[in-house]
Amino acid sequence: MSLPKISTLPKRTLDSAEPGKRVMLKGQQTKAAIIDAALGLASQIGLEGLSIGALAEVTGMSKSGVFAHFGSREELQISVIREYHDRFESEVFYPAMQHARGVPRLQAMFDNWMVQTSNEIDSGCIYISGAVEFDDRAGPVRDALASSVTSWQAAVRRAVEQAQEAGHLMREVEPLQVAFEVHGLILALHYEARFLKVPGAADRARQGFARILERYRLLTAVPARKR
Amino acid sequence: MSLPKISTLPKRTLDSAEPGKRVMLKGQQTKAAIIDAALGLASQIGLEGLSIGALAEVTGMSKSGVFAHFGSREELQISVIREYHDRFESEVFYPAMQHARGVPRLQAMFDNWMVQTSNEIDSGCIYISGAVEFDDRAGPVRDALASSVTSWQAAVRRAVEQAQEAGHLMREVEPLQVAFEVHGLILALHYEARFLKVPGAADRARQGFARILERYRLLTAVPARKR
DNA sequence: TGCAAAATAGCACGACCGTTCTATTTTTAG
DNA sequence: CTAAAAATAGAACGGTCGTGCTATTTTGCA
Repeated sequence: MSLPKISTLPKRTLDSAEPGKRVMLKGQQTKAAIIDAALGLASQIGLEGLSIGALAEVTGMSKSGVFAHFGSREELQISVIREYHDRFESEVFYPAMQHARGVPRLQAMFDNWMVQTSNEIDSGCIYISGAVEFDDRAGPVRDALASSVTSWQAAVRRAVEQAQEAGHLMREVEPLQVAFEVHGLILALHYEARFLKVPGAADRARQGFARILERYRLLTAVPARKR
Repeated sequence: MSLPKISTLPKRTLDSAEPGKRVMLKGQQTKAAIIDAALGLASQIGLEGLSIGALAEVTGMSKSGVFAHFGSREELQISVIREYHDRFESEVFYPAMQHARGVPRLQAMFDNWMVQTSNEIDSGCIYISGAVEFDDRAGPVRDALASSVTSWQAAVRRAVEQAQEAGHLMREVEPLQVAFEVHGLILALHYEARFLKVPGAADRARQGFARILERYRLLTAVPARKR
């Protein structure tokens, strides 16, 4: 519990039990299964394209059966965002926290993010598709998306700051500037690989990150590597 | 006509007259007005969200009256993409061609692109929203979008190559790598300014581009500037 | 085992969608 | 000015959508 969380999303509903619990009510099992299917569906066709009818067909349930678990389409979308947030946290954020503060941790965050994004070349990413779907639409769905993305962005900024404090990166650069440029690499990877289907985009993103590091790195106090 | 065109999109329909012509049939005038309204609408809510009913209301026409001009929703979407392509060409590409080959032209292309994208913080950009809407959906709409984007990307790559030939940029870097990183800056600007609404994103993109130039610039043979 | 509660199904509703068909109006050209 | 052609309107269609209402089935607990 002392582990830093990316952020706290708007408070969860009390009825959502811990997935680890052996004792899980039937309704919550199926709800989890629905959310899982919904995340897969939303990744491909977007949060807006996500329809309860299609979701019912995939899960083998009736429309009203699916609907009853959420009460509204918006609540379903928010549940999907929360699920993605949790997975992103456990796949990208927490593993990187195992690495030492500074450039190693920053590098690990980027590497994990790259793995995640590379997988999403096929499946799609709701942080990216959701951004264009809700960029001029106010409401709780947009808020959940934005707060989730912002929390991850803040984590990247913190990692850069720590790299500066550790003497790995120069202090002249604004941490948010680094976060911005890294974000751009990920977005370009997603755009060019998933939409344009050009090959080698992953290498371009990796190369871009390496260039950012090499540009801002402090050469002093860098432990010698065997080469 | 000797000016390089970004690309040739799939051939235009023969019935679309030159906008400059004084003699313009009534039908083509209204068609142009419809496309103009459709581009505005699609920029905000996306090409997929673009509905004929909403378009009819905006233009003060009947649904079937609007529909008759295109024959299908797909054709309407493609018309919108072509319109955006032409505008992008005349706002971003052609003006930059007025600048000398090499870094000046590359800089002009980026500057114009930044102006365009900054305007689209409010209105939205169909190159970006369209990418996530059609990234896993084959068909003529996707093809029109992709070929239009690809042609601009190729223009950026050409500008980088010319900058290398002119001795402005080092030859060690792949031109497509530069184009990739610049694309990332634009995408991050659009994401953070339009969706997250964080301030200062335009400056971050400009700073990122400056850093790319400074990293790859050849210091030899650069004409002295008064400072 | 029985009973309350939760979960799910079935059905219908109004709204909007793209598209088609037919009638009417407007424009163009001889 | 007139007749052909083009442009536009109006109504209707089948489809999908989210949602509400009412049964019916399934679950969990005393």
